[in-house]
Order: sequence, then structure tokens, then C-alpha cells
Amino acid sequence: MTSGTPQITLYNTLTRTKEPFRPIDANNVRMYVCGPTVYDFAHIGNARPVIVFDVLFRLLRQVYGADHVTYVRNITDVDDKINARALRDYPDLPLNEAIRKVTEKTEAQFLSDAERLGNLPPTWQPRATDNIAEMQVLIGNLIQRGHAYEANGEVLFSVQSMPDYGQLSGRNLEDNLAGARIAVDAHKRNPADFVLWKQSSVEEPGWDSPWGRGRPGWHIECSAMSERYLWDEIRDKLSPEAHRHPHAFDIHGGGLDLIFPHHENEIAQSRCAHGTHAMANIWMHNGFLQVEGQKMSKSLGNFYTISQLLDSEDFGGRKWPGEVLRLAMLMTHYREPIDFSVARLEEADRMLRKWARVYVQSSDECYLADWAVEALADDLNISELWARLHSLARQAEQDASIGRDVTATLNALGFKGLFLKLSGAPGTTDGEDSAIEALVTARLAALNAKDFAKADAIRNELAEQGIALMDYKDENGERQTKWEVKR
RNA sequence: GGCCUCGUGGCGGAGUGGUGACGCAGCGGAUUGCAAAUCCGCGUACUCCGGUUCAAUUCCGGACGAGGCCUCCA
Repeated sequence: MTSGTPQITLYNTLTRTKEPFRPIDANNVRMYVCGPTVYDFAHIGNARPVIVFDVLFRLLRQVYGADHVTYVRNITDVDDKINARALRDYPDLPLNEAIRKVTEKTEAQFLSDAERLGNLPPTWQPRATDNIAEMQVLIGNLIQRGHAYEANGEVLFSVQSMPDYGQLSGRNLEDNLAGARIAVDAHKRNPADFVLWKQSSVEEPGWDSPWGRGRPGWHIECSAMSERYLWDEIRDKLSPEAHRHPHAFDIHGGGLDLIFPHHENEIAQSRCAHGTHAMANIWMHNGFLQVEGQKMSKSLGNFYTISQLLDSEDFGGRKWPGEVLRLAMLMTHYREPIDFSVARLEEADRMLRKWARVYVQSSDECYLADWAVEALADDLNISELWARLHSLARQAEQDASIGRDVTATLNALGFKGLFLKLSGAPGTTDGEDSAIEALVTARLAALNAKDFAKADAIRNELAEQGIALMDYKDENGERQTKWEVKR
């Protein structure tokens, strides 16, 4: 690593402290984030980790080089909730076909949502069903090493076979038992043992395995997919140092709620299957969000999917551009809770409109300026980034050259799309705005002829279309007009 | 019951053991044909109670309040 590389600091759930980020192999930075289970449209809460870790991905790409970061986000397409949904929605189809319909449709919707929220596609987006063999290998290893056993048609992970089980969530087996809400299954050696493989009935989806025709448990999927894409597939490229820490990768992320049991169990599986000390070095978790001050739930009527916010007027009586949703999510540090509200979206909308005035439409440059990297390097301190951007945007209003960094940084943060439609000036936009431009030009002519009545009439006409005009004088003292979409 | 977070001005939101980040909204002024935009100015906030300290919003303890996990969940 060169001395010029900024030092990134990240909060590690494993140690509950901020730590300097030191990739195992700086030429191959590896990150895994738990993706969606594709049984239903993603809601706005699901969008948070997608956006948060996209920002981290973009930061890492900038610091270590775009070709030196591997980001995996899985698609869970085998799950009992999916089966239930398939039965409900396609009762007349054979189950496997119905499942495929559900998962394909939901996955396509998720990918579209993610893109419209300004996220880059991860390096890999593996599906669980394409990695069944990898899961079986892991399960076989676990059995062989004495960490898993068959009972009652299931393969179970034995938590007491792992002395330091519970490290991530900071809980021990005794504490868990004290809660006494864990279902007592007679076939489990310990109530906290969890399923790695379970048998499927004839009509349920299943794969042949040494333990009978069945399907994987939830946790094993992520262990298998991270292993495949962050170790197996790139091990030949990894440094000698990385080979001294086989199977381990740099960052594992997800929502706060996944700490236990999901991530805890992933760690147990991956470490015990390979006999290693770490699955990932840094574990990151984003905070939860509420909607209008309450936990989002269908019964409270404050449950919103991403596509609903984008395309319907269900929330606040209007549609919200993806970039507005994105900024609303990024107004707060990723570990803090967010109250997702109409007021918050309106504020995000106003912030973007302000920046649109200094945004250089013609620029395709896309990089995080030094001041942005510096802010994000401190555990993704995005508030600090906005503070700096605000200050520079104010200067850019007077000095256009500063707008270049601001523009490139906004592009690099995934906000480009909105700015292209938000505002313009004659000659700077493409064909679809020509009607606006014609009126603006006509109004300028009226103004120069001191026909203020006509000029105001044109301005009112445009205002009714949601276009606001702003007059200013150019460097020659000539009157010019800019316009922006008020919505 | 156990384990975690968190509590900053009207709102959003960083940060810090000692001069009130930053933004949104609001108010006053400059500018403008009128506007808008812009510029200048305006706010003495850190839940409460103890403790440590010369000094605490910042550290420690407690109370109260909010949220999460312990069961599918971002």
C-alpha cells in the first residue's frame, strides 16, 4: 500500500470500536453484504443497507482502485417464505415453476429498485440456488470436523462444539437459554443448534444430498457464497499474505437485526468448516429506520415499498425521485436510526435542488474529491461530507471552477441522474426541453424590449408547468435566464 | 429476564473535556422592473440526578425516555 492511501476507519461490531481498516490484500479488497430474500417487493427499510454499503463500495473503489474491490451481495431465492408465496400466487402451477416465477419477478424488481436508487451493481450477485453444491461441501466439512450432526432428518450445527460461539453478538449460550423462548426440539443436542440442511417432502423444492433430498438452512447460504466468490474464485490472484489467512475476507455487512442469529451462525459455520480464526475481519451493521415515528408495519399502514415511493403518490402525495430517497437515507450516519418521513424527503429534495444550481451538467467526471474521501474515511462520516459540500457549493456559485469537484463528487456518490433533469439554461440541455427554451428565449426578448407584462405572462405560463425561472447577468452584463423544475 | 444501541436548537444532523460544525425552515437587510436565485446578518441546543475535574454536552455511575436483538426480519 502506498503512503498516499488514505487511512479508512470503520466501526467493527466484533470489537465495538472504530478500527483502522487494513485490507488483507490491498489489491483485492473483499466485501460481502447480505442481500434480499426475494419473496416480495423490497421495502424502504431494505434500501438502507443497499445504499450504505454502496457508498462504502464506492469509497473503497476510489481508494484502492475500481478493479481492486470485490463486492458480493447475494440473492436468497430458496426459503420457506418463497414457497408459501408461490403457493399463494400460483396455485395452479407446479411448485418449482411457481417458485421460479416468484423469485425471477422479485429479483428483477429488486435490481431495478437498486439501480433507480443510484446504486452500482455489486461485482457478484449470486443466487443461493446456484450454490447448493458449495453449501453441501461446507456441511460435509462441518460433519467431518465434528461440528454438525444428523438428527431427525436434519443436519444441525452443534453450537457447543464451538467454544467461542456468540462472540459477535456478545451473548453466551446460558443467556440465550435464560430467555427460554427458544423452541425446545427433542432432536437438538442444544436448543440453540440451528439447521444446516433439512429434508424436503416430495412436493417441496429440494436437491439430492448425502443427507437425503432436501434444502439448505438460511445461514449456510451466505457462508457458501462468500467462500466461493471471496476465496475460491479469486484465490489465485490473492497475495501470499492473504494465503496466510485462508478463507478470511475483509468486510461483512448487513442490517443490525442480522447480528443474531444470522451473522453469528455464519461465523460459526465458516470458521468451523475451515478451522480458522475469522470469517471476516470487520463486521458492519446499519441502523434501522422507522416511518413517521413508528415501526414500519402493514397493520399500522406505514409500510412502503421502494417502488411505491418511486412510482406512486402514496407517501406525501407525490412521487419521489430515487436520488431524493437516496439522500434522505444518507442524511444520517449509517449506524444511527432514521425516522423516514415526508418532512425528511422534502428536505432532501431541497438540498438537491440547491446543489443543482452549481452542478455542471456537461461533466461526466466521477470521483470523490479529497475532502469527500477524508470525510468518508472516518467510518463513513457522511454528515461531515455534506458540510464540506455545502460550503463548496456556496463558493461554486461565485466561482464556477469549484463546481467541478462538487459535480464529480455528486456523480461519484450516485446522484447524477436527478441533476440531468432538474434544471437548465438555454443551449445546455437536449431536445426534450426545447419548448421550455423557446419560451425562455421569447421572454428574454420581451424583457429587452421592456415588455414586462408579456415577460411575466410567459413566466406564469411556465410556472404552471412547474418550471421556475431565474434571471441573472452573465460576465458581459447581459441578462440571462436559468430554469429549474419545481416539480 | 439477558444482550446491544441511542437521547444535541422548530426540524434534520456532526462533533468535542474548555471560543454555539453544517443544513432545512424562519426573521431582518442588500440586490432585482417584479420575482427567483445569490450575498450579509440574526439562534446561546446538548433528557435528568450524582461523581471525577480548575473545567463536562463530551468521562464514570444512576434515573427516566426511545429503539433493536434473544423467533422470520435490513
